[in-house]
Parts: sequence; structure tokens; C-alpha cells
Amino acid sequence: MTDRSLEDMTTFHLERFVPYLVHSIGSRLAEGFGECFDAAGVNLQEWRVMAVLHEFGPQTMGDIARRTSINASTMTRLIGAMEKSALVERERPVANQRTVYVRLRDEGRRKVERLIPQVIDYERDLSACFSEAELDTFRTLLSKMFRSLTDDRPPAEREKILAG
Amino acid sequence: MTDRSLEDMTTFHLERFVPYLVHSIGSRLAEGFGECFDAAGVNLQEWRVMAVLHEFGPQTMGDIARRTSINASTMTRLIGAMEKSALVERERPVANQRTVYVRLRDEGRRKVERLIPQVIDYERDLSACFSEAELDTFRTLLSKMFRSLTDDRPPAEREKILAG
DNA sequence: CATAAATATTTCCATATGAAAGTATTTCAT
DNA sequence: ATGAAATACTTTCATATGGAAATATTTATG
Repeated sequence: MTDRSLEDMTTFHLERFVPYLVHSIGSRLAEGFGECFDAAGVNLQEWRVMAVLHEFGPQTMGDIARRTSINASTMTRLIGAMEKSALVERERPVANQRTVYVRLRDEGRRKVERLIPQVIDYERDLSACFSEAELDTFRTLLSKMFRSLTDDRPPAEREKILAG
Repeated sequence: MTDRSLEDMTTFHLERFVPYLVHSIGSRLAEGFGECFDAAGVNLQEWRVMAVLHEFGPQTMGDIARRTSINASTMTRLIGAMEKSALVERERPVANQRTVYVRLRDEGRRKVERLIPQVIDYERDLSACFSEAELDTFRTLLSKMFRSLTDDRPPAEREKILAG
């Protein structure tokens, strides 16, 4: 056993270990989110899909999957269900018929837009432990890591294809 | 629609939304972790269990479940499997026979201790986007939120019961 | 001290999940 | 232009998951 690995072991603490902290916080946030959505009759995954559609506009199944971190099989089923409840619609663009574009329908748009103020409140509550400055720093550092983990797979910017 | 909710909507961006960032980062970290563990023949959940046992010593199923954010049913199965592969052992303490204490066995202890330097390397890689100071700030802010989300449910400190 | 309520874990079961195979379309190489 | 490889989505299927019921034990209440 080397000096370094010995030191690593005795120095290691979960309370300062980034992956542990992120996972723990993420799990608790997901729990708390449930309550936000029960009333609106949507689940966490549906919110995520609607949120990226609201933010980035119509996009392919693959783009949504990457942006929500939801796997492709699950995405097919999820969009199927959301189509049934009239939240979104699918369209196969003539330009590239392998892809399937998804867009918000009125019902879906109304729902996200009603939800957004609620999730902002939720975020404010859970950030109560921070000062304004700390929250801003936290956001900046999270974004930085997010981008560094994401930049190798830029979701195609093909929104224009369907722009008309 | 109030002025405030209107403003919220037009102001809202996922790239600055804490729950979105945490979830996205968490998903990507979990993916990356897989590779760390394939070689050692353990999965992410097993690592998590061994890590909290290594850090906090023998503890009940419930404590492990809370500390790993793994649900109780899953925990029963998981500890069952880890018992079979001689990573941990169960014990029902005479003092309180409702509970089941779990402790690392030699095989398990050797595995975590071999894994720890690897996960530290992994954390270093994924923190390459930060300066030393930023990483320290990031850890501090994550810990702060973690504690604020956790403090209402303190895992019982009953390790002494089995201290002998 | 008996009974009810609370706590801790396990089991059962219906549903969710993701890897791999399948299908369709487009792009690349010759 | 034609076959091969790559891309995008869907389907299949075996396994994982978590809520609710079941079991066991301890604690609280009359």
C-alpha cells in the first residue's frame, strides 16, 4: 500500500465527496418535487419533458432524452403517454424521416406555465439555507460542472427545420 | 395571471435552476461511476452501502437506507446479496430485536479500501473544471444544502449498543 | 399488566426500467 | 448508383423498483 492511498483512505469523508452530496441532494429534491406536481396531475418526468420543450422549443426525442437524462426507451413510452393526454404532439419532419420532432400542445404549454412559478417557489424554499450571494455562486458552480459534463454531446440545433 | 408569475415565466431558465442542474449532474456522475466499479465487480449501490459502513461503522438497515437514499425494500434485497458475497454480515442485537445491524466483513472492507483511491481520482477528474478554491466552495455549499435537507431526520446514533 | 400504537424489517406484487434486438431512414465509400 | 455503416426511434424482454401489506418487536397508555 502506497503512502498516497493510505492518506486517501484516512482522509476520505462522504460529507465532502461531491458525487455523494449530489446524489443525496438529488434524491431529496426529487421526493419534494412530487408534492409540487401531484396537484397538477403530472409526474416528475412529464414536468422535465415539458420544461425542456418550453425552454428549447420543438426538438427530437433524442434531444429531449439527453436534456432530461431520461433513457430513450423510457422516452418513447413517456411521449406516447403525453401524446394521449394531449400535452405534446409528434411529427416526422420530411427533411429527415428518421427523427421525430415533439412539440408542446396548448394543454401542455398551459400546464408548464402554471407550474413554473410553483417550482421557482420550491427552489426558493430549498435554497433558504443560502444567502443571495451563496445561491448565485452555487448556481454558477453547478452550471460550470454541468457544462463541463455536457459539452462533449451538443444536442443538434435543428429547430429551424420545422420553423415555419 | 399576476405580474409576478409572468415575470417568473419569462425569467425561468433550466441552466440556472438548481434541481435541474443537480439532477443532470447526478445522472452523468452515476454513469461515469459505473466504469470505476466494473473492474472491482461491485455495482454503484454496493459501493454506496460499503462507503457508509466504512464511514459510520456498523449500523441498522434503516440508517444505511437513509444515508444512501436507497429505499427499504431495495435495501433488504441488496444486503441479502452482499451477505451472500461475504461483503457484509447481519446481526440482530439483543438490546433491540426489531433492528438488524449490518457490518463490513473483511472482504467488504478490503474492497472499499481499494475503491476509495479510485473514486477520489474520479472526483478529481470531474472537478477539473474548477480551481482549488472553487472546488472547496462547491463542496461547502453542497454540504450546507445537504445538511439543511437532512437535519430533520438524524439517523440514530446507536453504534455503542454493539460496541463490545 | 394488558392492549394499542409505533417502529423496523421483510415480503408481495404491480409497474417501471434499460439493454439489446428490430425497423426505418440517411450518410458514407467505392 | 449501390452496398455498408451510421443514426434515430421503437419494441421486446428480463430484471429492478417501491408502495402496501405482513411480521416481529418495542414503547406508550389506560
